[in-house]
Amino acid sequence: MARKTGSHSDITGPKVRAAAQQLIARDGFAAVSMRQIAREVGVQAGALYLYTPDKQTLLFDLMRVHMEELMEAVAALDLSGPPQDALETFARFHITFHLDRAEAVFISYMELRNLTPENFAHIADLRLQYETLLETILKRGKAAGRFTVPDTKLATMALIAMLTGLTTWYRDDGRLDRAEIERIYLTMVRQMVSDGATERVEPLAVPL
Amino acid sequence: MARKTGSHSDITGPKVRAAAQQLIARDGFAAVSMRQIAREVGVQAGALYLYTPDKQTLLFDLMRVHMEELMEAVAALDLSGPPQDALETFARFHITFHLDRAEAVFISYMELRNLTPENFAHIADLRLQYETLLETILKRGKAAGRFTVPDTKLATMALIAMLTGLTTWYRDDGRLDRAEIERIYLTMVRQMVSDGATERVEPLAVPL
DNA sequence: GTCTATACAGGGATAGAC
DNA sequence: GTCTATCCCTGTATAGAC
Repeated sequence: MARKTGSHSDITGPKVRAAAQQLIARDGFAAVSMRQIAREVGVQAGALYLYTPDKQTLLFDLMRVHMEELMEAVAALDLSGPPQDALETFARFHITFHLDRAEAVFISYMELRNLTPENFAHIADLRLQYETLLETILKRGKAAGRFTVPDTKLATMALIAMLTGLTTWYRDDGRLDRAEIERIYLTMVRQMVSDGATERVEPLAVPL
Repeated sequence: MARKTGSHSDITGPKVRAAAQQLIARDGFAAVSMRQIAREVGVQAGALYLYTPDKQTLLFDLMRVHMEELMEAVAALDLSGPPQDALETFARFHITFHLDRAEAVFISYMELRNLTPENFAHIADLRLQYETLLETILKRGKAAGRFTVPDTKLATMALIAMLTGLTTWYRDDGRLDRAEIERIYLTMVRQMVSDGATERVEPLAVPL
């Protein structure tokens, strides 16, 4: 068999992460062995340790990179406009970003418990930052009397669960295409916060 | 050490399932070993095979029993009234039932991929039956002009994701107690379907 | 019904040759 | 940079004593 010579760390490294992401998303971190990942990449198991200090770091890096890309992408959005616009921008972004990265999303939600406490804390912190962006929009809309949200924190969790849940059942060959799903979800999002466009009565008086 | 004598299968069997549920909810099916479960129960690993033919069946039984209890409990509800009432009854039930069974819920959502195809099909079928109950309520409300729901199937998935998501962050010692959370979520649920009580305009014309 | 003992496969990770 | 070989542990599951 022809065996590769020379340096390939700049190629093999990404291949290792890609294979790990695919396998972990499908079978779960604990169920995937380093030998499987190596087989997928086309190297021996021992060679993986040239690209990652251990299996835990491999998982952490996948989740960290995913969250960093998420934060970078969301930071590029303009969320400074009216809260209704910001909410729509955020929701559209969330749907698109997550549907485009089904594997990474799945891992980031399912494998949190397989992180060491330190690594978990880091990912949880990034996630909280992301959620806070949405909550800030809701707070602005509530303060402006445009949204009727009993509790902005709970609404944040509810909206993210609802939007992210999409990734668990969406299929490319499903009944509705992405544009339709996006439109329908946006309608539900707006209704859930009783977007001011619906001309509702006074917000409920609920303690923060 | 005093060693138990006589028959204990009626006691040890449930203890095995309880230990398995606790450990699998915490660490994941693939990460939990039969040795761990046995240690928790207080028997040797080999003894577990008196109560389950194998590890897969242990997982499947946990999920099957959970889903069967869910279907039995939901069947006892009266969902025949006005759709607004039925939706409220269903949502309250879903929240309470799921918060009371955090471990079983977590397992039923996280470990689907660790089921054999046959076992998966069985659980998926039960879940679809449950979801259909909610969708039926939404269809009734839409037909009666009480709910503004662009798509009942998507609204079903969105509502279930939102309500079930609660279990991932709810803590007994959190900021809000269960009654408050339930009330807030019900408000959001009603708003999301634009419950007719809000006196809205015509439903959007959207293809089924 | 539970035990000890064990079979056998596979796990993560490392050492040292090439 | 990748290989083979290997260490040592743990996995599921079974056999047979008590």
